[in-house]
Amino acid sequence: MVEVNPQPNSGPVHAIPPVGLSIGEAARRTGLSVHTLRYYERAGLVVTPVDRTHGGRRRYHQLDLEWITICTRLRATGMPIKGIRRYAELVAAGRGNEDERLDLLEAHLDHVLAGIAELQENLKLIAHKVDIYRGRLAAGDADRLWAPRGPSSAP
Amino acid sequence: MVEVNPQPNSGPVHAIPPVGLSIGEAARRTGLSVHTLRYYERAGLVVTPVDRTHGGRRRYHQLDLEWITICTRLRATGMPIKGIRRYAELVAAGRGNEDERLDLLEAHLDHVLAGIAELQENLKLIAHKVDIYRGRLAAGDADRLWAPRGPSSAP
DNA sequence: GATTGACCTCGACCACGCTCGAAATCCTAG
DNA sequence: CTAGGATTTCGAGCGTGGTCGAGGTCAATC
Repeated sequence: MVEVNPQPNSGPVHAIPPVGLSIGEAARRTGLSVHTLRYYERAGLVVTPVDRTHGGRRRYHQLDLEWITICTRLRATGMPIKGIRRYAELVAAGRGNEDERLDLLEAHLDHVLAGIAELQENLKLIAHKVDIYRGRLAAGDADRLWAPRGPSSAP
Repeated sequence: MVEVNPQPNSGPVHAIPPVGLSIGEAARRTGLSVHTLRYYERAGLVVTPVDRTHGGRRRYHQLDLEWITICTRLRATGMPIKGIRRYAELVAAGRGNEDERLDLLEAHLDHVLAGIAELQENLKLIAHKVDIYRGRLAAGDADRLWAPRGPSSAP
C-alpha cells in the first residue's frame, strides 16, 4: 500500500515534493480529515488560496501545512473558528496590523491560561472525591459512602 | 428589588431554609440558569428527585445544591452530560458500585490532566509566536513578519 | 478505451449542550 | 378577589464544529 518508491532525486519520504501534496496526504500529515480540511478552507481559516492542479485538485505546499498546523493548535486550545478566521484575515491583509494580531494572540493566551487555572481549581474537588473513594475502598468500609438521601457526605 | 427582609428566626441570608429554595434561587446560587437546572434534571443528572411543593414547584435543599455543584464541576472540566448521568446512576443505585464510581472519576481525572498537558504543549507554539510578534514590534521592524506568500517565517 | 480510486462541490445532516417560547398553573401582595 | 410575577411542561430552535452522501470529474493503471 504505502510503498516507498526510492527515487534518486527525492529527499526523505516526509519531505514535501515541489508539486505539493494531495488533500489526502495533507490530511494524514495534519491529522485532520479531508472533510475538515475542506471545511476549514470554506470557513475562511486558510490565509492563502490553496494551490490547484490544472484539473482543479488541491495541492498543499509547505506553507499551507504550516498554517494549517497553526490552526490546529489554535483550535486545540479552544479558539473558535471565528477567532481563527479573524486572525487569518489579519494575516491575509498583510503588513500594518501586527499589533492587532498580537492583541488577538495575547488575548487568547490569557484566556487559555485563565481556563487552565479554573480547570485545575475544579479538578481539586474531583481529586478530593477520588481520594475519599480510594481511602474508603482501601479501608473496606465503602458502605459509609454517600447514597441517595443516605447519611454520609461523599457523593 | 433584592430586599433583605431580616427575620428574627432565620440564620444568615445564605442559609437554606428548611422549606428549600425555589428554582430561581437555586439558579442564582449555582450560577446555572433555571432552564439549565430543569434541563439537567430532565437529562438525568440529578441523583434524587427534586422535592416539590404540593403545587408542583421544585424546592431545592442542601443536598440538591451540593450535588448540582458537583455536576457543574464535572461539566466545567469537560465531562459530557452522558458521563455525569452515568455517575449519577451509579450513585443512585446505592452501595455496591463504589469501585465503578472511582473508576469513572479517576478516568475523568486522567483525561483532564492529559488534556491540560496537551493544552500547555499547544500553548507553547502560540506563546512562541506571541514572543516573536512582541520582539519584532518592539524592534520596530514588524515589516519582516509573515504575510501571504511573504518571505519570512512567523505567521 | 475502460476501470478504479481519489478528488471535486454542494447542501444536508449530526451531536452536543443548552436556550427559548407558548400556554397553563401557582401563589403572594394588595 | 384579582393582578402580577414566578414556575410548570413540552417541544422546538440555536450555535458550534464538524461529518457525510450524492452525483460528477480527474488521472493513473490495465
